[in-house]
This record gives sequence, C-alpha cells and structure tokens, in this order.
Amino acid sequence: MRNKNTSCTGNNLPRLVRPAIMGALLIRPMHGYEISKTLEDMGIFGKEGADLSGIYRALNQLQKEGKLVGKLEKSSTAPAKKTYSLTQSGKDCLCCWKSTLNSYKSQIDSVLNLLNKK
Amino acid sequence: MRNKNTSCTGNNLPRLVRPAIMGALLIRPMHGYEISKTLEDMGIFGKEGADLSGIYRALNQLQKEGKLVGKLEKSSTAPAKKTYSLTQSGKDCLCCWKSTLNSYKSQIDSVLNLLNKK
DNA sequence: AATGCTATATGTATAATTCATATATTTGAA
DNA sequence: TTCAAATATATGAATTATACATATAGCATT
Repeated sequence: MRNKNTSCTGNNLPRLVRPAIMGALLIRPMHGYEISKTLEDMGIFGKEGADLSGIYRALNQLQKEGKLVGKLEKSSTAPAKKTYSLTQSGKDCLCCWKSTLNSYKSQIDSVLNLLNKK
Repeated sequence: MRNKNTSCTGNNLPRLVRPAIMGALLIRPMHGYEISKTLEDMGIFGKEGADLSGIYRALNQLQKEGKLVGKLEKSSTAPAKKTYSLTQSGKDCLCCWKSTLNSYKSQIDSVLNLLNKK
C-alpha cells in the first residue's frame, strides 16, 4: 500500500534528504550506508530512517551536480564502498540551504498560526 | 525554464499547500481565488504566492477526499465562484496536520544543527 | 545451512509541483 | 471606447521527489 504521505499523516518532509546528506558529510566523509545510519541515529527521518534507495539516488545526483565527489574503495574483506565528500560547490550550496531551511520553518510557522486561530 | 526548486534555492515547501488552504478556511469559507490572495497577503509562499493552478487542484482533491465541500455560486455580476468550507473530517485532518507540521519543524531543526556544526 | 547485516543500485508507480494555456466576466485606465 | 488588468476556474504536460519492491553480493553469527 502506497500513499502514506498524501494526507495530514505526512511522514517525512520532502526535499530534506539532500541537505541532510550534505550535512552528514560535514561531520566527515562517509559512504551511503554510513550516512543512512547516521541520519537514522539522529532520528531525522523518524524511527525507520530515510529510504536507502532515495539516499543512493540523491548521492548520485549530487555527484552529477558537482556538489560531492565519490571515491570507490575496494576491499578484500568487505563490500566495495563509495566514500563521498563535499566539494567547494557543495559547501556553498549548504550555506544556501541554511537560509532555505530557515525560510521553510517560517513558512510552517505561518501555517501553524493559521491552524491555531480560534 | 523549469527547475527552480531542485537545489538549495528551494522556493516553496511541498505538502504545505493543503494545510495552508485548510487553515485559510478556518478563518471563513472562501473560494479558491480568495484563498490564494489570503495566503499571498500572509506571505506564506513568498512574494509571488502559491501557484493558482496548484490551489485549484488541491481544492478538488480535498473535496474528493471529503475534507471540504464546495458550493457553486452563480452571479449575474461576477464570474461564478465555488465557496469551500471545511467538513468535520477536514477539521479532524487539520488537528493531525498540527502535529505533522511541528514534526516537520523538528526535522528541519535537526538538519540545521548538522549544518551549523563547525 | 540459514539468517541478518553491510553495501550499492535500478525498476516502477505515485504524488506534488510548475509552467503553459484556455475560458469568461468585470473593472479601471488611457 | 478600446485595451489592459484583475477576478475566477480549470486542464495539459513535463519534471521532480518519493516510496516500495527487488536484485546483487560479500561477510558475520548462530
């Protein structure tokens, strides 16, 4: 059954995956699975964490846009990983995201004000 | 040119149109164009306000879902309007939206905390 | 041997958004 | 008085994001 987010029971906030990923990479360079676990531990996307496939897709997109670079690390003892780090362009983008996220918050506050009327 | 919202320059917050519309209807029953102007005046979706076509689409969906009822008002002196009001189901939904929006805010705060690291 | 975790990726369906466009009436300005 | 702008609703089409399923594969534990 799809469709859990169409109504007022909305789970995750769309468009938050990208800045969340990039924020995680501010801590240190990480690979996708590690990013997913980090965000899950922080509880950003609820108890179940963000969808892994969405994270991998976003990572590939962000790389295509030049905001991240991924380095493939092969290993004989573990599955291959791609460790991503922020580029300068990615860091600039994060700065922009800061004001975007603050503007999201004030938009939400405006709606909440409406909902608390009366 | 499309594509203004894909990156960190994100404009409108998705999934905010529906609770915003329903919140406006808490003030009083209104028709679509009036809702659009009300939200625009409140600056919820930036200076340019929300896209009108999106509002009309959401109104029709919300009506289909039983959260609103629309009453067509024909007039000899003005274009026909559809005045919408919240149903009980719509009011229940709004209550749910309140906690959803607060959870959105805390998700955003978590990401902002990441971005402010160092 | 079987399960579960680590690790990445794609296919597909759906939902939401954006922009363009169509239609029709009314009001105000040049 | 003609033309533009505002009021009012709606649909078509493209894009983006999300969600869920699924595929693959190595490693660790029981």
